[in-house]
Amino acid sequence: MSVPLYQAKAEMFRTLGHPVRIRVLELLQAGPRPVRELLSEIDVEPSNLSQQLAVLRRTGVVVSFRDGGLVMYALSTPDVAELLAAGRRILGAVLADRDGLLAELNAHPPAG
Amino acid sequence: MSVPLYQAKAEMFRTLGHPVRIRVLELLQAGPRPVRELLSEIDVEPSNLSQQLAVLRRTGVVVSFRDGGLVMYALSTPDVAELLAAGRRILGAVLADRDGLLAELNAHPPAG
DNA sequence: TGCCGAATTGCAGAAGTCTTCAATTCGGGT
DNA sequence: ACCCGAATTGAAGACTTCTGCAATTCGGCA
Repeated sequence: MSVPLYQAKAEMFRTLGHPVRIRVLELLQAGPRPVRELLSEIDVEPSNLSQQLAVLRRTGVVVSFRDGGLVMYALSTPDVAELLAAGRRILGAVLADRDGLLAELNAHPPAG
Repeated sequence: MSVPLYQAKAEMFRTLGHPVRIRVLELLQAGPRPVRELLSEIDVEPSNLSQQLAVLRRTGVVVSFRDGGLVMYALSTPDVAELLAAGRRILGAVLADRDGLLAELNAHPPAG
């Protein structure tokens, strides 16, 4: 497998590695939304949101188009929703492992 | 949904956002491997690989244990493989869209 | 044309990440 | 105890990303 392909994969994941960008993608799972609405649901400066949307656009995970006076954003492919779902599962598994380990530690004091 | 949870999700994706870390995870899909072997397959300094492995460990996507004189690494959950697969699909979709658009542009010159 | 809200861009300082070096830890074998 | 290879850690400099401000673009509408 070629080196640039690893670069592309890494870039794709790095694109998702930001709280605002994650929130945007989760909101877009329910369908296209105008910037205005994203702004009202995510506590962030307009210029900052624009920057983050630009990052998502550059990588191609979202697309934008105009609808009347508003700019709309949408997921470029439903696969993105799957990626987020897989991420949630891993997070769940990791946290469960941690809690499980913590619980086990508590159940068996130092001498155990 | 709480703000720290978005932080955790973002951190989880950011963890994958590095070519060396992606390669490590892909190699680990086939089963646990010693650091030594990862080193021989990824062209990177030992200390650098260690740093990247530490990042993966911190987030909990991999675990490590000792086997004889070697340190082994393994995926902490098979869900990680699914995440990588979803990433591949999106990358495919995005690149196909780009190529498709490019092809269409070439098929319909300026006047079209 | 001129105005208004919507959205983006440019920029600069702060904050974080990456890479490599040298130094260190850790077990295993003798 | 000593040495050796395996792996990790610490730290510094180069580089990238993030954030908020001000300035700008863009479309729609009077």
